[in-house]
Amino acid sequence: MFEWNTLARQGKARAGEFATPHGILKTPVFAPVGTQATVKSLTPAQLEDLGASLVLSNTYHLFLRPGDELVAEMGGLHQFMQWKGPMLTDSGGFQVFSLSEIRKIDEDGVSFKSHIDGSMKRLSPEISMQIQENLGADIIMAFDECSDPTHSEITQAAMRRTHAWLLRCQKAKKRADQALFGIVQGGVNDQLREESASFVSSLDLPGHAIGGLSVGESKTDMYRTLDVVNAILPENKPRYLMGVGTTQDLIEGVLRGVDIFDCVLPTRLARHNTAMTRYSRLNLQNACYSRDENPIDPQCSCYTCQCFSRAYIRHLINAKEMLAATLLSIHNLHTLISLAAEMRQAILAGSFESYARDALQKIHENKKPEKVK
RNA sequence: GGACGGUUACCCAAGUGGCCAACGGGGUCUGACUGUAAAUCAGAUGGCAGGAGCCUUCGGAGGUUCGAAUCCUUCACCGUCCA
Repeated sequence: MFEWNTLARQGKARAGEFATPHGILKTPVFAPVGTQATVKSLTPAQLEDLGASLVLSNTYHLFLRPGDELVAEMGGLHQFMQWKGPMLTDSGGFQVFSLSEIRKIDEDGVSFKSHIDGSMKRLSPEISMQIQENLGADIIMAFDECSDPTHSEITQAAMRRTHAWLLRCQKAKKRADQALFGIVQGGVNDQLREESASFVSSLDLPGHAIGGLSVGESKTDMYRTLDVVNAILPENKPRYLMGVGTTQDLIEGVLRGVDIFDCVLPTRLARHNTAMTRYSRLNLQNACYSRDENPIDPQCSCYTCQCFSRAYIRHLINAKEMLAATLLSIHNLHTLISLAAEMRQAILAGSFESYARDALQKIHENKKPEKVK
């Protein structure tokens, strides 16, 4: 269990397999995010049709509601939300960052003011492990401190705390059927990243994650940091770049040896009326689509593009119909899931270098889908 | 025929002498979104410039005033009531 096999390699890019109790992850892979035990606006059947393999959920949110013990009583997260494939739960570490207004950090852990009812809640490495064991995902994440990458003193303190917490997570973890991934922090500081990657690599964990990126830093910083970290993380373990989510970042990530991605972007953009296409974005709310008979992308094979026009989707958006969110979520997730699958095929076929170069060039040109009519 | 009340920007609707190009809401348009406090948030919405600049507006016409969406006269239309 939790064996990582590299099937092919091209440059730093890899195609691999990671066995979990709920199936084999074929990488590179993009994972949709289902924070509250649901990928917003989609049913598990729709996710399956999309070819989704790994789905994320969230410790902090499920801890607050409905409660991890309730989920355990209901048979665990897989049974509860009826997702049969591999699952990953985030530890609540990102909420340390995103809910910074209503939390307080100390060496032992973090106290949050619940965003739901204002009551104080406590999260620590041990509590996060306990919650994630109750939830029962295949991959569980170490409780880390994701911090603003631009303040280097804060970043250093956060990184050191993240390391100390990782040791505690490892110690507190009891279930053997869950893989604990450690998280590399260190902001955009190369020395800190090296220190963090070395430390995390030394613990013999089944997989490694890169956190604290795509939180406002420049692309240059992000890609350089990936280079620094992946030069240290061992080749024989999966690498998970947390929270990354644009087509460009997926390609740049795979080029640098990343295997797993997750992001809220496709589903959030979908609810905010924006379609992600291979090389650009389309705001379907724009007036220019009101009489556009084309699908979002005539080249796209997703359900939405097989059936519906831009004009119809724009109508749904303007009428505030929730089907708009569903159709756009299907399309956006398809874009990233199929991109990851194509990259995998290209690596296996030995054509990834030219595939990536061509795709990045078109992204750089912001190439819109070609219309048929 | 008479008595009141009303007519404000795409729609609804505030404003009853200067702080009014005119509150607010809707609609419309545009932008943002990367381990989800996000079916959210921000901006624009008379015209032209596109920094705090100019021009044309508050049913029509005329008038009072230094100054009018706001006061007066008159016309038109709408509503309620009385004949």
